[in-house]
Amino acid sequence: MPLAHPVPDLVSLDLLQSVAELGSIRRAAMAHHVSQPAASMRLRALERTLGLELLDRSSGRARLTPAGTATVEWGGAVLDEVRALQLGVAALRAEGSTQLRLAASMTAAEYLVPGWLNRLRAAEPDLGVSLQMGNSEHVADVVARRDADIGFVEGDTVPATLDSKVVSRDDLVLVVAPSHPWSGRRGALSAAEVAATPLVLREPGSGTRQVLEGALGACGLSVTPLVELGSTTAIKAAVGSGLGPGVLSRLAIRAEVREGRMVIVPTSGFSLERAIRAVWPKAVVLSPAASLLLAQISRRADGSVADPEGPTRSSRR
Amino acid sequence: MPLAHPVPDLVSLDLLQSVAELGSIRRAAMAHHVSQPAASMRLRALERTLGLELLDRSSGRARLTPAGTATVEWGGAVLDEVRALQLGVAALRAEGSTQLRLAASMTAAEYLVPGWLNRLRAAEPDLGVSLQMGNSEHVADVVARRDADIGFVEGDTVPATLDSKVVSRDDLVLVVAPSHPWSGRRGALSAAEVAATPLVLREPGSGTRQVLEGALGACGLSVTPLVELGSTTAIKAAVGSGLGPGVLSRLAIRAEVREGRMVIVPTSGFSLERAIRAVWPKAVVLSPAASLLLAQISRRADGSVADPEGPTRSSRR
DNA sequence: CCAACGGCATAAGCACATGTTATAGCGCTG
DNA sequence: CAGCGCTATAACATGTGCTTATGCCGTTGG
Repeated sequence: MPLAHPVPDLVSLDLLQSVAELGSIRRAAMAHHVSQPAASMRLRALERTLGLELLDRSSGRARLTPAGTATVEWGGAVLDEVRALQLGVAALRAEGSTQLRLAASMTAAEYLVPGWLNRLRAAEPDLGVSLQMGNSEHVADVVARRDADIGFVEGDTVPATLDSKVVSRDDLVLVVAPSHPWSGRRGALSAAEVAATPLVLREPGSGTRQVLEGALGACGLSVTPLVELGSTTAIKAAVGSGLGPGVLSRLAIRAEVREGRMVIVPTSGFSLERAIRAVWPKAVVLSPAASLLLAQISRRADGSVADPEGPTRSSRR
Repeated sequence: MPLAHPVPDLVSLDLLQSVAELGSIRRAAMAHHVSQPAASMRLRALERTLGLELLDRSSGRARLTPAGTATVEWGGAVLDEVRALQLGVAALRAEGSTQLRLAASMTAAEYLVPGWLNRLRAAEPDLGVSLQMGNSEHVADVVARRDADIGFVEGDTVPATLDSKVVSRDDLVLVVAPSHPWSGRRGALSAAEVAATPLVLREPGSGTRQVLEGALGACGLSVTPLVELGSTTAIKAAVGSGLGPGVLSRLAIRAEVREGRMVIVPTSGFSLERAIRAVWPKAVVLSPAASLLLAQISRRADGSVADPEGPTRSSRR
């Protein structure tokens, strides 16, 4: 569903951020290479679209109001995601002649790589990165041919010519809208119940559909499609609008679940978990940039970063 | 520091989202109440600014390219944060006559409330919400006067006239830039080492400064300011640029740490942790909306939502 | 107490981005 | 092969946003 109006402007949010950092509209304007009146008008326009007084100009120097500091923080979260998008896009666009060449499966590329690049950029701001996307076989192939320095694939089968290391995990989960009766359900669903329920699914032949069919098939069951859609986003929309339960990668619904727009229904009796692995050619030293990236990704596992998002605790797998 | 160019446009990202959901540019245009050519041109402009081919129009119907699906997902994360901002702003702007009146301390309002509202809106889309911000005493006062249905405060001291429940936790942490020598440090810093180090701090008298001084004071030590800045954002900028170690609320640096732009340096020997509590008048039944919100916040603690962000595990407190 | 300075707002002019309607081309489908 | 649905292009109107120039105000230092 489309964004509600009015939509704030990214450039203005970014400008407000600079005002907060630098303490004056003038300096913020300089940092953004625009004239001071332009910055002033932009900020006034932002205040108008949000309907809030963000800045107190009464004392010569512009100071943030309480609403302004809140907006700075909320806007900061938006801008962080924009930066991740920009890094991902830049990596996708990069043609050869860069220093770190990545290859990643769709899931890893979409949900994990931008965050990794964000962290990598903190340590090596000027490192050029390129990213190639494809299915797991394609990634393994690209890495084996030395067309990428390091790759990221889903699944536990790795060609014998490649070294690998598990860097993350992903699994398919059953999700429903918060209004769905199952959203308050206590016990886990059995494989038979899942098979008997019409589900919002990807089309036959897609990776996630195959994994689901395989897991149910191992129990002698098969899936019952309610509708079949061609994209993860379409499934999110259908499930979110209450059409029915859907099956999606846990990574794909991270934000929706965190913010309560979807609810994961626990299941039992079958597992749809797969590892996400870094892969690189065996008997070849990793390039310095690739080994730095791998080290950064692995260091995250040391538990030093607590999840500050409310009292949520990660389930231990 | 300002956003890098080129900056994608939120409306275009939102439009692309609709194309992914609805399967055609035409329908996306209708969903956004603009003409089809306008949508077509917007998407072309987005492709130009990102330097990527997002849509394959060769087959009559527009279909997403691999780069397009990646952009849809990255853009979805951006739009999720925008929605949180909009909810927070709407709640700040709301004047009386709404159905749920919140009051929250700055930290809770900035970092937690928008996410809660996002979840609440999934269950009650038409609920009006207002939000009042202030320090903890002010929040307790507003709630006691029945000017808010429920409040959120930091700290463990709650007036006797109020009921309370811990809904989250926050603590101050020592952070450095990834380039700082301490970022790779193994052991924890002692209170004496922290006291001996010049730090980037808030000004004397601010809440976070007082907490830090209190904790060190209990060990017979005092802080050594390197610079004193007037806002959390200014401290983030100073620490991020490598000026020196800083002390900030863990909630405030969530995104920075997750993406590796800052590193938390472990400390030991003193604690800067405080609970974040919901508070409401004792001997008064919570309004239905308030109790729903409280239930949703509390339900998050049941562990059903695993953190899918890489192999990170939450530390258990 | 006054002068100088830094910072913000307003005004006028201009370029360009973005929207609209009308129309043509193209790929499916029956 | 004809019709339909989808998209691109064209031509035009309009408003947004930037720039430079200038005035006002609050702060600061002698």
